[in-house]
Amino acid sequence: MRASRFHLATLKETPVDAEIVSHQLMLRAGMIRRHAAGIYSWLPLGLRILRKVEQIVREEMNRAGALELLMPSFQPAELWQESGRWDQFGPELLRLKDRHQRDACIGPTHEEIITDIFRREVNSYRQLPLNFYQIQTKFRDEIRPRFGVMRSREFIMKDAYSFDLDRDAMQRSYDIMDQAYVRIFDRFGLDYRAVSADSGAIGGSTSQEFHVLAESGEDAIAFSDQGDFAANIETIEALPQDGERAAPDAAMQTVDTPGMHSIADLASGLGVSAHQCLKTLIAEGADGGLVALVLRGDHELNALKAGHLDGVASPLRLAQPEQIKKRLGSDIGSIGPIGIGIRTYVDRSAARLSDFVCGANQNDKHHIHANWGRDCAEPEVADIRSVVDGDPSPDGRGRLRILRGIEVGHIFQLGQKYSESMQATVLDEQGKAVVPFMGCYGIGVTRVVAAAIEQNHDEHGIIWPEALAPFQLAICPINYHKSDLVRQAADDFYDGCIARGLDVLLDDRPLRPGVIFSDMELIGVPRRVVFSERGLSAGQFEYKGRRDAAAQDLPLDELTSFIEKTLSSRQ
RNA sequence: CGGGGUGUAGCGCAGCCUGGUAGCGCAACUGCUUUGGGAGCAGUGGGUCGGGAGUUCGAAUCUCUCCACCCCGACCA
Repeated sequence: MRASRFHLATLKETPVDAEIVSHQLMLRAGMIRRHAAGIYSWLPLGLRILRKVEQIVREEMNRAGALELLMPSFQPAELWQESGRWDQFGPELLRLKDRHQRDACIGPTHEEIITDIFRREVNSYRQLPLNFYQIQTKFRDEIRPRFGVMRSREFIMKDAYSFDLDRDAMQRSYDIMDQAYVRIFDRFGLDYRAVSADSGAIGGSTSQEFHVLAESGEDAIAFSDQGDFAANIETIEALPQDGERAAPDAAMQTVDTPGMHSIADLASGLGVSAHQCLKTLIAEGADGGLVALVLRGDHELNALKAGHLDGVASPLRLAQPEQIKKRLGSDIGSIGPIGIGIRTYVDRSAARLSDFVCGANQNDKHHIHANWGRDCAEPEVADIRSVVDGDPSPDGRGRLRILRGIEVGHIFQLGQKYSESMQATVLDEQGKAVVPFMGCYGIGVTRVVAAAIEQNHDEHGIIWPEALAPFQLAICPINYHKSDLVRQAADDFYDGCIARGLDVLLDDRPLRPGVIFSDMELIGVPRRVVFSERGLSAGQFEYKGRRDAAAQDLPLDELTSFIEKTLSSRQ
């Protein structure tokens, strides 16, 4: 590709609305452009990268025996009514009516459609196992789209669906996908982790997420520093501590704590440490009432675990301050478990405290030296906190370390949820109709592109991993438009690269070298070759890898062999 | 949906308080010079000032209203 004929649309200034690096760089490099909240076009440069991602996914899915098909975005409401999700899905499902007033939606996912295909196409156990996949546009009407294509409303996803006769066979299909995902993420060249996860709204049991590691990741994931344990932090059990609760050593007192509303205020105001204080959160109950959730001051509530408790609204919703004031008579910041008068769950770590500090359920008052079993009843204990760095690993091996990740893939065992509700069956060996077991497997294709940038960039721009780079090599002639010598050398080399099937970008624009270098670095081409009059007359060319600190001058007669070597030795 | 904010040239912004010829930088276009790290000079084009209504002799500016977008929160892949 010649840059003069490619739509290189780089921006010098950072668009003010872009919050995170990947979004800023994708706009600056001219990969994407926004039309509305969460709605983007992919310009030619961005599409090249998207296609690389898709191609790797496609090759590995095919290798794993999955079959590509393509399903519609526009989906009739009947199928969603059959599965029950027409009512279950919230406003995230974009619903519309066609000219005949028939209800429909723009697909946020495709379980209904694939199950409809399956029940019409497949009749016999002999046709199983089966795995269909597509790479297609999804639409989810997010409450708040943000971070560019990281959380957009319209996005591209690879979704695959497996069908098996029984649970064991489903497990085998799932394992095959697990392996395929490992190959896919290895080939992307990204630093990633597979972790066990919650299956969320899609349903099903066993599930695993694939996260690209990045500081800016929205998810926290934890690993054992000794064993193989790895999981999304929201699913991890915080193990009970060994040993007994210490005996009380003083009588409870009530003290004035004016203006101390946060745990930090309280700890510094009373001269105690945060872990000696109780944090009491109020959630909405399943029956419309309120439930108290008590944690140690230095711990965070795990909303997923708390939402599973008996009597707590699921998904978890924290109560509004007015609601709390009305029911409990005091403001957030002075609430505590003693005499609270609503159902109360106490986290394991909080239940082990003695002589703790807690709100007195009167504004600006707290208890000190409070103790379970003496100043109030023994607590109802539950595991409701998020694990923290250094907690013991739930598999009993080592301690947990916590990293941040961007979820780019998720594989689930769905079981019979959809096949059952939509009455998809096949005949088994005995001629009996059986309900097949399904799995579903997603990769956020557009999100992979953004995640790759989050993980690989510097102050000059994007640094593409080899497999995703829009071009393998940038040819940067200096004064291409002025110097016959330079133009000749650049053209010859470019033609040779094209003939060898390399994907190269020749920057033949009549620009100053600084502009060319900056653009090539911004768009993240992994390596560049520079031709100049000075170098050519000395029989040299210049080479620099995108991550190299400095360029090197090399003999011209080694040009082809050198490039071949760097292309094949790269990782 | 709740809270906060912003809409002026492709991008980044000033002007608004105190009503009176719509400006600056970058980008684009033309010419000359320059040419190994986002050049210089000269010139040119580009605006429903988010939309509508109102007040006024006169509205980017004041008032009302609608819309869009951004940030924080709950939600989610």
